[in-house]
Amino acid sequence: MVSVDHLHHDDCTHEHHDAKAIFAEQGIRCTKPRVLIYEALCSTKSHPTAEELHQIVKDQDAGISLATIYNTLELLVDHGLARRIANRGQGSGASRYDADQAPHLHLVLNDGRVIDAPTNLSKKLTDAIPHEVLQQLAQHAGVDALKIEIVEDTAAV
Amino acid sequence: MVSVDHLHHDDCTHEHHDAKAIFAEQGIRCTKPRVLIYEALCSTKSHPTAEELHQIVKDQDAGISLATIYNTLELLVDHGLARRIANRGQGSGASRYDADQAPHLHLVLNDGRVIDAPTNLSKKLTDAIPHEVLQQLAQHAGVDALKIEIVEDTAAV
DNA sequence: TTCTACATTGAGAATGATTCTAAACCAATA
DNA sequence: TATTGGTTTAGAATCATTCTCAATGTAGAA
Ligand SMILES: [Mn+2]
Ligand SMILES: [Mn+2]
Ligand SMILES: [Zn+2]
Ligand SMILES: [Zn+2]
Repeated sequence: MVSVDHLHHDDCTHEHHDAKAIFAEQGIRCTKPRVLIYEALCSTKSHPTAEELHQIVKDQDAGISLATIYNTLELLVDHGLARRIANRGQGSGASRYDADQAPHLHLVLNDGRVIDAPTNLSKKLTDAIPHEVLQQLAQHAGVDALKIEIVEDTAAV
Repeated sequence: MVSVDHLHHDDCTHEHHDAKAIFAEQGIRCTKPRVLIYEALCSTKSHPTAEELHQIVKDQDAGISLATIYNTLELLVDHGLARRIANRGQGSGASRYDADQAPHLHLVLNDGRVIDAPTNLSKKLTDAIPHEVLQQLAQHAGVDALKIEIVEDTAAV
């Protein structure tokens, strides 16, 4: 197994998540910042913020800009290569990102953290949702599709 | 039926949503801005933003500050008199608020709108959720309770 | 009612996340 | 290698929200 920490260089041909091939498949250019950001996002389960990703990739390319992190994350989300999880806590907390393609639910906590729901529970909940009701609600709202999210409940009891 | 638009004055004793009594019950002071904001929020189903509420109450008290809108909304939410619905779209959209105490689900759209789910569908979905799974997930996350939200799904197909 | 102590308000500054701008740069193709 | 149009960057701009603190108002005591 190849280390995920080694430096990438122009002639590296063994992208671990095959970033180059995936980008080509999506018809988007393969640039050094994009590869670094995508691989950093793929190699963690922690749902990092843009700022956290910036800290990580700066270790490999000090000149990389925070604006590029945002640009690239938007690109990845638009191409279905990453999910964005908006903050739900107080104030304006940072969004978090996830490149994990396995279908799984997130637990969105009020302190800003986002953690993966265990696979078995994730499946139980997903299977329990009546699909036709979601369809009807989507129609009611005039949108193509709706999905369920699990967020912390801070109701005063 | 009494008009909801008349001006309130110091000796008004017939608060429509009984703001004065509700505030007393919660042990919070009854001030003019709070009454105006709470009554404005109670008399709409549109899930207004802080800015939208500001526009509304300024018609009744021109001097009211946007900071007071935010202060009061936080107070109402903390006391269970209103819900906050965080924005999920691009960028940093404004949160929306709802004082409707009837249990109902919201459809959170990516353009920032929030609409009430019809009662029957809302109930169908709520009843379908296995409560014990939510419990187990809450335990896994180390929080007291979790809840379901319905948000627009913009997955690339 | 008047007094008093302390909570609340309001104008504007500060903050934090994200987006925009425009000039320098670089990837893909021929 | 030359060309061309997409990409990157630093910093400014934007937007929602929070903070600051002096002025004001509320609730309870006297
Ligand atoms: Mn995840
Ligand atoms: Mn509602
Ligand atoms: Zn490599
Ligand atoms: Zn009245």
